[in-house]
Amino acid sequence: MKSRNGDKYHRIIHAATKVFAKKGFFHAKVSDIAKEAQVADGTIYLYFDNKDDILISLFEEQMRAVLENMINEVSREKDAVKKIERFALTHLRLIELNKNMAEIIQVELRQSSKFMKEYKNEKFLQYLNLISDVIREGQEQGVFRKSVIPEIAKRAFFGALDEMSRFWVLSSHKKYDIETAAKQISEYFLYGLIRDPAHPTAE
Amino acid sequence: MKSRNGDKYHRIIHAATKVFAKKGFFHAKVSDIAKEAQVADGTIYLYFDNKDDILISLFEEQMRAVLENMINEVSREKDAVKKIERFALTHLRLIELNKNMAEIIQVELRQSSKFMKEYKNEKFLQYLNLISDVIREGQEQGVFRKSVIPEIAKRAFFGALDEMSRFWVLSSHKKYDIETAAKQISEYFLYGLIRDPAHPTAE
Amino acid sequence: MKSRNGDKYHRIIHAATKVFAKKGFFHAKVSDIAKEAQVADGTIYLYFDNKDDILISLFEEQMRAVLENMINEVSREKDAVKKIERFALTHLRLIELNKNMAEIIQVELRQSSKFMKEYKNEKFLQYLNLISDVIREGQEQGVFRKSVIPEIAKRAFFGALDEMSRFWVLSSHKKYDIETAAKQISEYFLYGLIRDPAHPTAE
Amino acid sequence: MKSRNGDKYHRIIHAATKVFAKKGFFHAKVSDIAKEAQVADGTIYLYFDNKDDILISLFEEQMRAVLENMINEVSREKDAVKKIERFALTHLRLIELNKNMAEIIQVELRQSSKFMKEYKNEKFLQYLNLISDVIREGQEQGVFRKSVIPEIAKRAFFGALDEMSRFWVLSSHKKYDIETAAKQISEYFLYGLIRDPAHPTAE
DNA sequence: TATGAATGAGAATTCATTCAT
DNA sequence: CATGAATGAATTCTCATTCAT
Repeated sequence: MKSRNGDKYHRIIHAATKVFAKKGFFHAKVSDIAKEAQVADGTIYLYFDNKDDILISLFEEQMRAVLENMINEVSREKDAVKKIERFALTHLRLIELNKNMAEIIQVELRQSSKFMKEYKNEKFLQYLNLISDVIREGQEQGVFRKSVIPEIAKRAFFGALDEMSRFWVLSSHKKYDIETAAKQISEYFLYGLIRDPAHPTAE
Repeated sequence: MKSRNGDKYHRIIHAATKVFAKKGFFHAKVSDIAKEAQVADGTIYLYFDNKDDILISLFEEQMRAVLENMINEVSREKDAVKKIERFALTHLRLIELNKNMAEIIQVELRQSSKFMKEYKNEKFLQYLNLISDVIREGQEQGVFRKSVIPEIAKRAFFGALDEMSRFWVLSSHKKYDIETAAKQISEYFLYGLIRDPAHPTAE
Repeated sequence: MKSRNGDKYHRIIHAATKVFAKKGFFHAKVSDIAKEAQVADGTIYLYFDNKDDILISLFEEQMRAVLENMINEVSREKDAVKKIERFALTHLRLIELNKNMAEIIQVELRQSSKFMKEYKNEKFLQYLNLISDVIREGQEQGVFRKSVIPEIAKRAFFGALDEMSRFWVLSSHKKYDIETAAKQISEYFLYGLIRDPAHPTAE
Repeated sequence: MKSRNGDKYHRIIHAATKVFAKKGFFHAKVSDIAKEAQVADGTIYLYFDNKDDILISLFEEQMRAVLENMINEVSREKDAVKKIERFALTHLRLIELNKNMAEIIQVELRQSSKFMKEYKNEKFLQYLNLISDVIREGQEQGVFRKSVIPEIAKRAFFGALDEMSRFWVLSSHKKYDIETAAKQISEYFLYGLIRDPAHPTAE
């Protein structure tokens, strides 16, 4: 990414978000983005090195905001259990709020070695680590089982939310509202599926 | 897809799996696949309609086998709890067994509206429904909480496994073995994270 | 350069010679060459790596023939003096015969570091060395002055011929015929400009 | 060319000389020249019509000075023989003095019909004619052979010097110094290569 | 069936030039 | 006069697909 003063930078980012979400990264033409942003094709290259750079910048830009917001939200709760619930709700609300962005992250950033292998996704890892931090916190507080491996649990929890939101993003009709989905998913993780207060879990 | 007798069809599918996993669908050239399969470029088009068709066929072919196998595995258990555990273990073992395939499913099929929106992924839905079936079964047996919404839970559970396997596929070193990961993930779903037998879950 | 079987390779070389001579390398479009050669644009790239490669291949191809021919011609003469005359005549005749090629060599290959600095022009150096070899030969036979430095003289002689042919190639009307020009130039080098009653030049 | 008062004009010419020599005309960007001259891109267009005009102006500017200087130098000698020697020496010294300029003339002005065909190179022709004038003078004085055709000889002599300087400009190490080269080349033209005891060349 | 040379539509990127400030 | 952000025309090269053999 080259320069970012002026509103052109954000106009292009915004246009790209729209176009990538609609056509996918590979089928999106740089000229589509230019048209959407109402700038000349060449102008794109004053703000970005190349097409890849647009996607990466767009992602970084968004993750910065998302991460900051999530840190904020989670820190408002003291209780580890509440934090988990807050995470789920915030995550899904965000998806709801910014479908295009969500679709791109869901779909494009998963894709092609280019982005998942070569591109070191720092911010995403930090996002995931918010979860494992909470879990560890809960374990220290004696609320969560010690046998839980935070590094696995963070992925499981994120994956559950993520798959749910993929379903949302990609299907047009939503059977369940966000609150329901968020509540369900955090409940699964917190209390499990089993209806037995005296369940046989060994610690 | 046109014809599939002869071993050429499978040779091409196999070659494509390798090439797609390595380069990604978009960066993979039809001629790469042809070379890998040791057939002429044109020969590909005797067995497949176009490049997209190779990916779809490859996916269908694989999902058929995977689904069949999973049905088998799950049906070997009577207990809903055991079935969930079996699902997790089988799913992750499969990933382990066929990394290339897993990577393609993880990465390429998520990609581009082309495949997730327009391509009706029947087999995948059936695969997901194996989970909701088990959950409903468990609810009827009185083992699982009635408040669980199977349609949400199936996605949450699958998402958890899927994210775990993405991690596996895309990172080179594995900290945890399959059995551990499968056990952890099914435990989260079955018993939750909370360490309190007398937990306040309202049904 | 990739492959050269079939006549397409030479058809493209020939077309490129025409187009480069007319428009110059930089102003020539690959599609111009394709049209001239009556092949598709993409076909060019089955035979050449890129536009530069066309120019280089064209040059190598030609120099090979030219060098071979000159070696032949020069070796037909025993006398160093005659050899010099033969060189001049052969060189200018060649230019006359293949104007387009000559113009490209004159103009394009002189150009841009790309070709004069990075491209090691082996064949051209061998061509020049034919001259210094003859001069050394003449010196050993006692015909040429020992004070002549063959490495300078070869360039001077070639430069003289080259400038003459540049004039020919680039101007449309020729005042002097080849034989005259060749004779003049070799005379300058052999006998000098000075009118010396004692030397065998007929006035 | 538009305006030329102020030092900007010459700053740009100077910068262009540097940039063209380094990258070649086609690979040189107008913005490179602007940066080198420490002016804005747009400023270039206050002094020059377009990129071509920079090259042409640069050439004219230089040729004016070179021609003037050469007229001066040559006129200092009375003897036609001395004049030829003086021309060679002055020419090569100039090249040495201004390598960048020389490289551009050598390389860029030879290039592309654009400049050698369409651009009427008045000054260059005048430069060449200095040589033929001297030759005619020598012939009238009875020093040079009458059979020499001045129009051919001028090109031959210039070509010899030019090829020598090309070699200098494009190769990094110089085996021979200017004085040697100039002396050699004028000797070839004045006395020829042939060792004739009857002519006044000391061996 | 199988081949692979040929096709040509398509897209990213560059950069000379303009013009509002 | 000077600026430099913006423009958009222009061009190379790629690669899925075809089809004559």
